[in-house]
Amino acid sequence: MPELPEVEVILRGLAPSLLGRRILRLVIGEKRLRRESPPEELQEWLPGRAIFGLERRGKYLLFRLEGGVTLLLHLGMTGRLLLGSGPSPPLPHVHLVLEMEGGLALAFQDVRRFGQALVFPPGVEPAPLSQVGREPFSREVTPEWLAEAARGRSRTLKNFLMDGRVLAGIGNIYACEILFAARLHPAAPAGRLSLGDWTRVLKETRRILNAAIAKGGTTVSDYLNSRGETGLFQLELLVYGREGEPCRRCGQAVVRVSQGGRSTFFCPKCQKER
DNA sequence: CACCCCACCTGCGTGC
DNA sequence: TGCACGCAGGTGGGGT
Repeated sequence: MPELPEVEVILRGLAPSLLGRRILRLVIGEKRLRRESPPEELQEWLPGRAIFGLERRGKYLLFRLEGGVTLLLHLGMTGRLLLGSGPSPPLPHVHLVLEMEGGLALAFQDVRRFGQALVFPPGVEPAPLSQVGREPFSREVTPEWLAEAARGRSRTLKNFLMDGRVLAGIGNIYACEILFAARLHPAAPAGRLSLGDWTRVLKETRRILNAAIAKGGTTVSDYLNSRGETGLFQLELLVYGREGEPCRRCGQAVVRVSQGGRSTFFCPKCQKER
């Protein structure tokens, strides 16, 4: 589910409630997530510690805890982080509940269990972060850097955009939207774009991610923010999920193709292969 | 190394 | 109604 904008919206929703607050107790569900620290480790390192920092790296959320402990969460496809106060009816598919000071509770719910919950003791660098690429909003990301990263690559542009080891946080929905906005064909070889192409890609990437954050993210089926609300950016999608519907720019039917096992939506008239 | 494909899960919509 | 199938915001490991 969540790509960079959704994780960012969740982070901003959690921060006012969680920062400075102490974890009192941890409840762990029956089934494991795809990647999850052993229950003993979670119980050893989380309860009793206050949360003093919340950060996002790509689609990862980092909880910085007292004493240099880091809790790393990834929401996979269907993960949600829901804030609740007081006793509430137990939700299905909840894998972790952080019971906080003041009767607040944070539940990690994940139907498909592709999510991750990993704890790292003081001094241990969270390993998954070493694979995370640059942040799209970083000044280190320029059209020149993108062109260099793509140089000699035969893989498709859409595949390249979704590679979190290059640019972090762009998933299937936003990759489709960015390429439509930049008027580039998703199957174009990444290594063949001009500097002008990369300039448009970067500009549209930042514009669309910012717009999606401002709209509270995109809900196509599962995504909810930390208060249990849907996003609104799905109302602004121009190609994703619109197979057979008229392109909002030229009227041509939007096409769906499969790239690397994922659906790609694009307008064959606006996004010419060159 | 670059690239491709599949595995990992559950639920939902569609068509027979 | 039941069932089989395809599909879903992601990542990572194995093969070529």
